[in-house]
Formats: sequence, structure tokens, C-alpha cells
Amino acid sequence: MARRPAGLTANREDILLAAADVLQRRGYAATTMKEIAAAANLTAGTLYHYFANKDALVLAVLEMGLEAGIARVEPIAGDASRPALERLRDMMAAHILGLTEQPAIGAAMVFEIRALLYASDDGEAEDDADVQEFLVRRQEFFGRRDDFERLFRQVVQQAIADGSLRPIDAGLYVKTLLGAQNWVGVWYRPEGRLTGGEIAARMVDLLIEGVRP
Amino acid sequence: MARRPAGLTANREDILLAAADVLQRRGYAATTMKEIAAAANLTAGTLYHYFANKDALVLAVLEMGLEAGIARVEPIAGDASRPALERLRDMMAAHILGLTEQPAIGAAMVFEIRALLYASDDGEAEDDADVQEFLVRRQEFFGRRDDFERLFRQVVQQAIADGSLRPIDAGLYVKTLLGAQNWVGVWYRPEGRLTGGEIAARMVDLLIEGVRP
Amino acid sequence: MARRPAGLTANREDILLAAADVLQRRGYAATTMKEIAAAANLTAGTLYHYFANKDALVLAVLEMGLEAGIARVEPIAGDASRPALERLRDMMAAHILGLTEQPAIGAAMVFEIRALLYASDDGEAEDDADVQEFLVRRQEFFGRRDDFERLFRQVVQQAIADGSLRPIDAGLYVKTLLGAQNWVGVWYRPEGRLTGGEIAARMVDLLIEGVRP
Amino acid sequence: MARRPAGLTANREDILLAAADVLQRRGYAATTMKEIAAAANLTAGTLYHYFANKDALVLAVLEMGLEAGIARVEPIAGDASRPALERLRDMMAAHILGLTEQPAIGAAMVFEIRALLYASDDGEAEDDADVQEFLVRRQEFFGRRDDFERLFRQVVQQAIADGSLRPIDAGLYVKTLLGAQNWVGVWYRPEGRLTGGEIAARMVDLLIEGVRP
DNA sequence: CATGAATGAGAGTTCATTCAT
DNA sequence: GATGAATGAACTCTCATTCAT
Repeated sequence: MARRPAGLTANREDILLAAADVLQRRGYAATTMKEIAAAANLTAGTLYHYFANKDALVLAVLEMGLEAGIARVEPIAGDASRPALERLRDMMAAHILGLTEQPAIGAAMVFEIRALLYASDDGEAEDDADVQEFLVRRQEFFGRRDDFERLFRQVVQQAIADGSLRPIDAGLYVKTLLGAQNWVGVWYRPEGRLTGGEIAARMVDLLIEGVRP
Repeated sequence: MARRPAGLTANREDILLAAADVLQRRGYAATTMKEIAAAANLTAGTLYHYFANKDALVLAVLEMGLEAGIARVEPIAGDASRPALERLRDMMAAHILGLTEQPAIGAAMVFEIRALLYASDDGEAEDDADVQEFLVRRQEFFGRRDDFERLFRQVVQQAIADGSLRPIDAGLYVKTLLGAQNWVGVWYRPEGRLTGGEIAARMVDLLIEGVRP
Repeated sequence: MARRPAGLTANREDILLAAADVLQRRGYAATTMKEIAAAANLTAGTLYHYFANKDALVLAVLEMGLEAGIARVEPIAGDASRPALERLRDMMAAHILGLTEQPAIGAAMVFEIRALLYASDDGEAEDDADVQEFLVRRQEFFGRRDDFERLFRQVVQQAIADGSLRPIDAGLYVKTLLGAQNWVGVWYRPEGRLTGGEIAARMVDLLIEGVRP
Repeated sequence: MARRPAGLTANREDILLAAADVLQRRGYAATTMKEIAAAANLTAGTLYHYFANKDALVLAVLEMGLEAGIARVEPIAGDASRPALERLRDMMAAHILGLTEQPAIGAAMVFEIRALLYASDDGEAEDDADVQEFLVRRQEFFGRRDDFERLFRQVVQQAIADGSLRPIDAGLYVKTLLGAQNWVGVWYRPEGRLTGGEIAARMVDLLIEGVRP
């Protein structure tokens, strides 16, 4: 308490949102715990009440972003009552829209994954509990990312199976999709020429219909 | 070149290649000047004979990668004797292939641009000579990146004009292309299921023809 | 104040005193932050809680010394109830005595001012926030040094006006005074032939009365 | 040769003059061998053909300055045909004038002596030949400085003996003189209100006659 | 004599992290 | 929970110095 008036007390999620914002603006390398703390109206020491260390905090940001992405896409993917191609289109649009609504998290997910990828991988076999837990959670995170990718792949395969898509390399197509879409989180600017909705609609069209007359 | 036996002498370009490799493996944040130096068979101090500081070195890596990309694509784009769509296909394939051949640089270009984007932008406007030069070169780098994107956009527009592509949003389509393609530098593994050539051919097909039957 | 037993806790002023001592013994060039920290029973990192960088710390030492000098001299200068010449004599004696009591600071003020004079003036006009603040404070410091000199000059001028001094070049006389006096901080050794009080009394006599029979 | 046209070839003395200039402008701490080399139209490596190391070079600058000072003052001091007080006056004036003519060296002598004072005195008993020679030369330098001071002291004592000065503490008076005079090298600016000759004349008057009416 | 690439020690500085309060 | 002083490891960078050419 002390310093911050009631109502401004940060909780875990506030911290994560603040951290995502700083990460997007400054990048993992340049982001300090003090900056994150300041963005969340806290001091650095206090962050350690919520997160074991910087990597755990950043990983939590990415988990939050990934889970949000899955939450947007999974219900659509699983709605067996709708045609696969229709679901695919909606999944794509929902994902793109999500990235434009939360560009901080989107960009963080593209860029900071790499920073974490080799975090704590300095060759030495560290084995304090925090590191162990981090490694496990990172593994789970990558598993969830695969889940996310699999949702798309399955719907693509269903669409191929029902003939609404031609027989393509589903894995490669999904990587193509995700590359194009994730990149939106990088270049999108709220003040830009197109709204998130317009981007979503047009990009889905381009990626599905191709560009031939 | 005192001290080091002939044949091991590093020059600027050797350093850049070594640096690209380390950057891809470890990321900007985790990459130290000592690691780069070791990869180039030098000591850290010597790097400062060639580059003013870490940022300047990393920027030089990106410049090298970008210029290589432009060098691959520009001659194709400018060959007025060939149909626009054919040129577009070749440009895409050439770019993708380049990324699979030099994944270190490709990944560096995707990820480390961000690290540089705000480098020296810590809110304080430093401007000693090195920083000034860095900012100028960074600006030029972004200009060249725009040039690269423009090459694609112009060919797309030509293809629309000659009717070989339908009337699409050329700017958005190019961002879609580049997102999908650049992402290859991230997920591509030489030991993977598909060769660089196969990835290039299939991805071009998907992005041009779409996925409808 | 974690870690260190009560009683050893250093505060800003303790650090400055320790730093003055090291500076006098080793000189600006040879003094490292680690040495200062060790002298203050701290680690180097902790110094950066109190001072933005080495220059800011050294400047703070000089400020402390200068303010102590002004505090000794100003009340005497301003005591309008006493004859100007008497005040001048007392100011000189007080200043000399101060230098012999705190030779560390005295010598630091003579020597390290120069080191700071061009600090951050490496031709490049850096201006991040710390440097800006430093430059401002350095300017203020020089202003205060002028204030100090002016105190002497004004009393000299008053003494000239009331006829107790002959009509001399007041500015040059004060520079002569201060040169002779500041030099005391350089050559004075506590174990020397004369006490601080003796030096003060004799030097005042020499500088006022001259050396003619 | 190579790089530098004939006629610009630097010799030892040119280097010392260039070094004195850089030292005055930047201070010992900030002065690098490269800067000195550049000021002398050389590269850093070449300096080592002339001087064993940085300290030896700086010491040589000070030696040059001190010998020049002695050369100005000694002939006057030793001219037994003239009254002591007259010689003292001329010695003072000559010294002050010298400092205003070569302020770089004058300031260097005041400030950089300190930097050298503890150079190579890091507690360890270094014993390579260069260090040994440096320590010997430094000792000799301090001896010469004492010689310089002694010249003044002897003339003062002669003047006391012949009654042209009152019976003062000769040692303290000489320190007073030298402090006031050396300080001139610090504050003198060629573009200032007074010429070197005026400063010399007035300061001699002040220091001899005092300031009483 | 002169060069400049190379070294390596060490400097200043940053920052994640801890912990008494 | 929250703080902020303190730590210490690591990093970037500087620079005197060396030496093959």
C-alpha cells in the first residue's frame, strides 16, 4: 500500500499489460525491470512478489497473448456445425483483428519469443527451482504454440477433405498464413490507412482466393 | 595483422558473417561482443577497430543482409522484357531461397531490426558523433527497406495493370507476401522436410494462386 | 540499508568525504569508482544509487568543498559592523585554515576542477539527461566559484574605498590572494614545520603588509 | 616517413609542444596517446619511438616546462652584480611572463604533476626497466623543482640579509609567491583585460610592497 | 621511422535480484 | 504487499601498448 491510492493497486494482469507495452516499445534487450515497474506504478522490487524473475514475467506476457489468441480461434475451429472453409476464414480474421487490437502483445509475441528461446540456455546446467520451472513453462508455451498452429492445420485439412480447398501442403500453408498474419502485429499502426477490420477482410481474401483474375 | 597467422585474418565481412550467426543463435540481447569476437577469431577490443559500437556492428549485419536481398530481387524486377507476373514469381522465389540459404541473416533481419529500431532512442537525445552517424545510417537502412518493398509493389502494380493479377490492394498484398516470406527465415531448418527450393516453389504458388480448387 | 551493519551505513555525505580523500591521494585520473566505493564501505554499483556517474560524484565533492569555503568566508564578509581590512584578514585566515583542516578537499578543488572543466566536452555535444544536468550543475558551480571570488573582491574594494588599502587592481589582487592560498592545499602537510594557524597568520601578513621593511 | 611531407617531420620537441597543448586543453585523464599523436601529425605507435610510455612523455613535457622556467630565472638569480631585491623582482616578472607566453605548459605543470605524482605507485613493486627509469627521472624532476624554489629562496634570504626585505619566513614567502604566480597559468587568457607584462608588473608590486597605503 | 591491426587489462556502468524494514 | 538500498556479475567500451610489416 503506502504510495498508491486504492483502486490503482496493480494485479498480475495489470503488470502483464504494462510489460507488454514496454516490451513492444523498447524490445526485450532494452526493457528493464524498473521500466516495467514504473509502467505499472510499482517499484522493481515489488515485481518479484508476482514473478520469479524477468524471464518468467516476459514468458507470462507471451502466455497471456497466446492464450488470448487461442481463445479467439479455438471456439471457431471447433464449431463442427459450420463449413471448414468458413471457419478458416473466421479464424484468420479473428486472429488478425486481435493483433490489431493488441499490437503490443502481437509484436511482443513475434519478437520476444526469440529472446526467451535461448534464455537460461547458457550451456551450464543451472538447477535452481526457478530455472527448472521456467524451462518447463517455456516448453509448455511452445506446446501451446503448436496447439495454436494445429488448430489452423486441422481446419485446413478438413477444408481440403471436403473439397472446398484444393489439395495443398497444409503445413506450409499454415506457416504462410501465420507469417503473413503475425507480421501485421509488426507493421500495423492504429493511425494507418486501413482499419483492423479492413486489413483482416482483405488479407483473408488474398490468402484464400489468391491474386489471379 | 600482427599476432594472427595468415589465413585466419578477419576482415570486416568475415566479422559480419560471424556476427550474423551469433545473432541468429542467441538474439541481440544475449549476444555479447566477446561472443562475436570469438566467432570471428578476434578479441572484443579489435571489433572496435572496425565498428564504432555494438549497434553499428549489428546494423552493418542487417545492411549486408538487406543489400543481398535487394541484389537478388532488383535485377529480376527491372527486366522489362519479361511479363510482370513471371517476374513477381521469380522475385518471391529468389527471396525465399535466399532466406533458406542464409537463415542466420534472414532471422537476424526479422528480429534484430526491432532491437535497433529503438536503440539509442532511450528518450534522451544523445548526439555524439557515433550516435549521429548511427542514426543516419539507420534512417538510410529503413529507406533501403522501403526500396525493397517498393520493388515488389511496382511489379505487383504492373501485373495488375496488364491484367495478369486481379485489382487488389497492392500495398497490403506486398506486406502479406513479405510477412509470409520473412517468416521462413524464422522457422526454416536445413534438416527439415522441405528443401529451400521446394518451399519457394510451393509458397509462391500458394500466395499467387490461392487455395481454392 | 540491507546488508550492512548499523553504524557503517554510508550516506551521500560520507561518500563525498571518502571520495575527496581518494581524489586527493590518487588524482581524478587514477581514482576508480571501486576505490571510492571501498573507501566508503560500499560496492561500486551502489555509488550509482547516489550519483549518476563519476563526474557527477566528483562535481558533488567540489560543490561540497566550495560551499564549505563560502560558508566560512561569507559571514565574515557580510559583517558590516567591522572594518573592511579586518574582515579581509579574517576571511583570508579562515580560508587558509579551512584548507589545512581539510586538505583533501582543498587539493581536490585545485586539481580536479580541471578534470571536470572539460569533462563531457569531448567535442561531441552529448546531451542525454544526465549529461545535461551535469553541465547545468557545472555551470552553477563555476557561478558559485565566482561568488566566492566576488566576496573577496568586494571587501578589497571596500577597504580601498575607506583608505585602509592603497588603490590597487582589486581583481588581480584577489587572484593573487587565491592563488597563494589555494596552493596551501597542495603543499600543506599536517606533520610539517608550521601549523595551519601559523601558516594562516603569516601568509595574511605577507599578502597584506608586503615584505618591505 | 610516407604520410608526412618533408618539413613536417616531428621531432621530440614538436611532440612535447603538441602534447602540452593537448594536456592543457583536455587534462591528463582525458588525453589519449592518439590525441597527442594526432596533434603532432603522427600515429600513436610512433610516439613509442620517442617515449617509453605515456607517463614518460608527460614527464618530459613537465621537464621541458620546468627547465624553461629555470632557464629564465637562474641567470637573474646568479647575477651577483645586482641587488638582491632587484633580482627577485626580475625573477618573479620573468616567471610570470613565461607562464603567460606558454600557458599550456604552465597549466600542465600545475595540474599534471599531480597525475604523475602517484603514477606507477599502485603499491606493487613493478620493476621493469622503463618503470625504474621513470621513477628515477621523476625523482630528479622533483629535485629540479626544489632547485627552482631554492633559487627564489636564496635571493629572498639575500634580500633579507642586506636589509632590503624585512625579516620574514623566507620559505613560506616563496611558497606564497609561487602559488600566486603559478595560478596565473591557470586563469590567464590571452584575450583578457591585462597583457602578460602588465600582470607581471602589477603582481610583483603587490607581492613585494603589499597593499597598505 | 612509421604504421595500424591486434591485444588485454581494466574502467565505468547497468541491471536483475535480494532482503531488512 | 511494498520499498529502496545494496549487491555483484556481466557488459560495453577505452586505451596504452606491442609488433609484423
